[in-house]
Amino acid sequence: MPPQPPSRPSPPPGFRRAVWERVTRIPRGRVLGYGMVAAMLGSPRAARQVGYALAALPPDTAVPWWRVLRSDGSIAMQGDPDRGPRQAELLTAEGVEVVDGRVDMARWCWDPGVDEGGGGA
DNA sequence: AGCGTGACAAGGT
DNA sequence: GACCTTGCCACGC
Repeated sequence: MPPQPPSRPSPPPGFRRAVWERVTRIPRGRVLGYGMVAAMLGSPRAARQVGYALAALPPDTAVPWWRVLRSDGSIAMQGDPDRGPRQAELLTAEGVEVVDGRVDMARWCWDPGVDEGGGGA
């Protein structure tokens, strides 16, 4: 199969909606990168749109937006400054180890099929 | 129809 | 390792 043609394979009716659906599949105590979510949706370069989609989430949303971080594991501090620290607390509440506003991606990054994890330490 | 925006990513300094 | 610059793609006006 071809590696990754620049053409859109099948653009969803609403990219934001697709992001919410995908983020909701992230198991508790696990995290993903904006670029990873975008790649799952078929647009590996639309990482910004993933963040933009989460920014459009309602205050009473059921989408675990806090489980999405930057590719390097750092928490996005853009937008509302109050949401940044809040995300760190939500992650910690789920058992994710957050150090100085950062998460060990190689350790907490969710891999579908290997949702067990536990291998930490 | 086009332009600007923005919870990002990767490369270079 | 950090900080800055460029490129990206979808959405709103």
